[in-house]
Amino acid sequence: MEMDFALTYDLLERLASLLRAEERHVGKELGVEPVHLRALRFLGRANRYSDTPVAVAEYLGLTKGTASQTLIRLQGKGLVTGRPSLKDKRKLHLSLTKAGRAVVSRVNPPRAFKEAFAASSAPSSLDELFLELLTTLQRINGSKSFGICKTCAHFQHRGTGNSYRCGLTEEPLKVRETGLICREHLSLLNEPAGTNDS
Amino acid sequence: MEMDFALTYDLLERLASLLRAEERHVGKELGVEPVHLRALRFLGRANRYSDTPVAVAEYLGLTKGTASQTLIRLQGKGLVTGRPSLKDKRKLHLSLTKAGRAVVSRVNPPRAFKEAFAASSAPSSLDELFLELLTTLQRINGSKSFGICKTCAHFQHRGTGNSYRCGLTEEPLKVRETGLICREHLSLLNEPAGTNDS
DNA sequence: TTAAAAGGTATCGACTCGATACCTTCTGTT
DNA sequence: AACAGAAGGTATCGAGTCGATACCTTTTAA
Repeated sequence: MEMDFALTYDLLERLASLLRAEERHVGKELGVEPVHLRALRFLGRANRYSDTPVAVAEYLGLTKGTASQTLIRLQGKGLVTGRPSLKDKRKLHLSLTKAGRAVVSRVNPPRAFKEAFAASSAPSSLDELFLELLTTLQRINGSKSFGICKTCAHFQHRGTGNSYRCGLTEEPLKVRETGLICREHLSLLNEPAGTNDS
Repeated sequence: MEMDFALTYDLLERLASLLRAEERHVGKELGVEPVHLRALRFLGRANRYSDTPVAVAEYLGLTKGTASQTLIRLQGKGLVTGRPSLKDKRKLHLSLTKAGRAVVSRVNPPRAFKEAFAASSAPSSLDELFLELLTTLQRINGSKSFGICKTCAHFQHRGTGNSYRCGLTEEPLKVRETGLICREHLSLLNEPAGTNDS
């Protein structure tokens, strides 16, 4: 059967983008960079063969030079400590300090993701799960949905032909425009709550 | 039912990490940064209300200053052109140049993801699908699996008690160590092909 | 008409990241 | 046993991201 992996990839990418933003946001509060969080998370779960700079580099897809640099900074921040291996004098075994573990536990698992996951009903497909996660995460983050024009609450289809328009700007839309991403996109599914405030 | 969202989150994070690495790798070949690829991808699909620096910033989760900076660099590289809006003199409408479109089409959709998706069989659960995608992507990228110790081909369970050891290092393993990540991890599932080359 | 909001740019400093070069220590051949 | 090469780490450099801040101009709202 024909796979619509392009759609899945889009969702995955957007999800990754939100996770990145979340990392950045949480990291800023704690005064650390996104890559610091990823490294700390890894070190908290690495066994004794894998708690070294090269392993961090491999796991995060970085060169060993970059990883070394970042880890030195983490040691400077007091989040990580290193002690030389006794068996192999080249190796450095890294472990989280108390402060490091505190950072990890504040970040892991991420609050927003947990909520999003809890809010999602039982999804029957990957795309459905991604879409639900995405929508909930966006709502929590207060970020816009950036959906496709023709799936928007403002989208209007006039007559029987290809006559479309945007109800927000009151402008007509060309056919190919209806498949593009819009920053004013309003989901049909998630905001049906109406205007019933107090 | 109890959701094991922690596992799902782990898989998702690892997947995001691989996508990041892929972006970096492909970007290097083309001489652009990862964020450049994401911006180009967005601009290639943004409608006329969304082809501006602020929209890029919102979509990518950046400040408008950062986005502006990056977009200026993209203009300098000849991948993007901007023209001031006629209706609103503040706005700048961005579009991809021919070179920009060429970059996007070389990157989108990513080869590795496509292959991984095609290779995955019919999975019975979402986690299983994630795991398959992950494993295939790792194999394609030549990256290690970084699985958990007790799921490794080298893992050995001796006797009836909690007596475990690693068949690679011939060392005994404590119980809590068997749940940690190992860089020497060898998947039981994906490498059963044996030595039938030629 | 006037204040506030919105879109953009410029500049600064901290940091990532790859590349390169250079250590030391371990491993595997002869 | 000797020695070349592999492997683990660090240092340094330059390009680039990124947020923060400040500062424009133009549009919108009061």
